[in-house]
Amino acid sequence: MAKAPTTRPDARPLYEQVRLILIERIQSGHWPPAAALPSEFELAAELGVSQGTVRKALDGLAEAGIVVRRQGRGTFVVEHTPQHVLFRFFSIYDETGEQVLPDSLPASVRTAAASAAERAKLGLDKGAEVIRIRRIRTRRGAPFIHETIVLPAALFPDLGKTDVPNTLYDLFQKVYGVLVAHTDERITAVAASPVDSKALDVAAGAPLLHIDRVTFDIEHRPVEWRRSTCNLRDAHYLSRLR
Amino acid sequence: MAKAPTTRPDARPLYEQVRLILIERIQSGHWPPAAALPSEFELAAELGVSQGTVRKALDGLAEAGIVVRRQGRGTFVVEHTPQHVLFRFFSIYDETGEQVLPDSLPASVRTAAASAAERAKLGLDKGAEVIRIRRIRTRRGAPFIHETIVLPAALFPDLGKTDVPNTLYDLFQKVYGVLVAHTDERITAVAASPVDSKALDVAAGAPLLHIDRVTFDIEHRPVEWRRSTCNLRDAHYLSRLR
DNA sequence: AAGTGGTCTAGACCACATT
DNA sequence: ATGTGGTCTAGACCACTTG
Repeated sequence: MAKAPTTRPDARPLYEQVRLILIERIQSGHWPPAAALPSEFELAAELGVSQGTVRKALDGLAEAGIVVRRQGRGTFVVEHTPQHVLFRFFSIYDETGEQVLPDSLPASVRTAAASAAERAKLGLDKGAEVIRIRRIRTRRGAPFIHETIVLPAALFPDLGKTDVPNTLYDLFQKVYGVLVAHTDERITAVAASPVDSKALDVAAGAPLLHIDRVTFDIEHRPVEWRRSTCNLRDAHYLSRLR
Repeated sequence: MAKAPTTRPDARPLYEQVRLILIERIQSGHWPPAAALPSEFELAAELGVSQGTVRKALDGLAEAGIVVRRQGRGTFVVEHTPQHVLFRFFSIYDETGEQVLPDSLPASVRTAAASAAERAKLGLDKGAEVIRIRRIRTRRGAPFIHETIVLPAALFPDLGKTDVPNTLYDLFQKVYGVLVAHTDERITAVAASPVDSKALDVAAGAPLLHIDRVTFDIEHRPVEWRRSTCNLRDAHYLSRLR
């Protein structure tokens, strides 16, 4: 991590290079979920930069939700517990402003060759396989969301050999080393199809919220395509814009 | 801006105090839209803090979208041009990923005593007046969004004496000194009511996206309540979660 | 008491834009 | 050439947590 010479400076600032090194170590499992990173001074000494530069890199990782910093204790890799994942990546709230915490019914899991649409969404090559998961999520015992999840089979070998948990992203992180960092959701209103009607116990033609989500890992690779159809009833999707 | 004594430190860090001072000056019109702020060193000297502390405060304002920084030029108060406002606070995109840029038909504007719901959403006292705006927005010439906008009359005197523009927030900033900083949107799917059906030229019962939005200014005061009903057709609402 | 992150300072140099 | 923000360093002290 030598300083860039004056005549030919590195294209990227130092703290950015430090950030990439740290991401690489977290992604590779060198520091597993919930592990404490070395202190700012230790990292600075090891990488040959100042403590302030390491701090700027760590602040960036904290803002991206990859790491959490606790004064007096240290810096830790985020642990995707079910609670944390729901809190962070689930945007449905009830009338009182409380977040809705759905349960999950047993899912069906199938592996197949990726369709053209699936390859496009997930950036896969021709011939790649995907895992398709279908399940119904409930709220207060009633069907609430009906969703199809598509995963690149190469990233998640043997998924489906055990039961599919309610929250997938903690499984992704702890078993497969895939750390979810952000998602894009495309939201529309749809009329309940016969299939929706049956799955969600709602009249055909009733208005439902449809969420088409692609999820990305820490290195901006797409790792999941999820389509959810929701019978919101008295709940709503919350979006905060700054 | 004296440094805090050791025995009784200020509750807020210095850069936070600087941030509040700068927000106050922007909000008061001391630095109007698009104005250049003094340089970091000038502000530091004036406020009696180091340049690094001013920088941290300015970085915070930039992240909050209150200020934009341009290397080599300076730091400027954001200017809410129609383009900027649409880009920042309008989340509907078409199938190609392009942002939808709606037009606005002539609006109806009425002033009345605030209802209980309006007082609750806008944090108004009993007896306060509101301005209610109803309008239809179009896309490619076809009705697209049907919306009701409620504003505290005290904040926007004489609004409606002239035509209501397509994008309101630049008017808010330039005429009324109200700088919009963020919004919360509650999104649901609804069946088209007879009113929706007529306004949006769509079959009764068709699924529509309903957005219930409260908008806040720089100091977190609610300044607008807007309910929009959208016939998305081939478009979608985009939400990015980090 | 020791170790961590959080704040604050002072100063150097770089990259960029304008004059 | 000058002035701006952007990066980087070195060091001090504070606030918080744990032993």
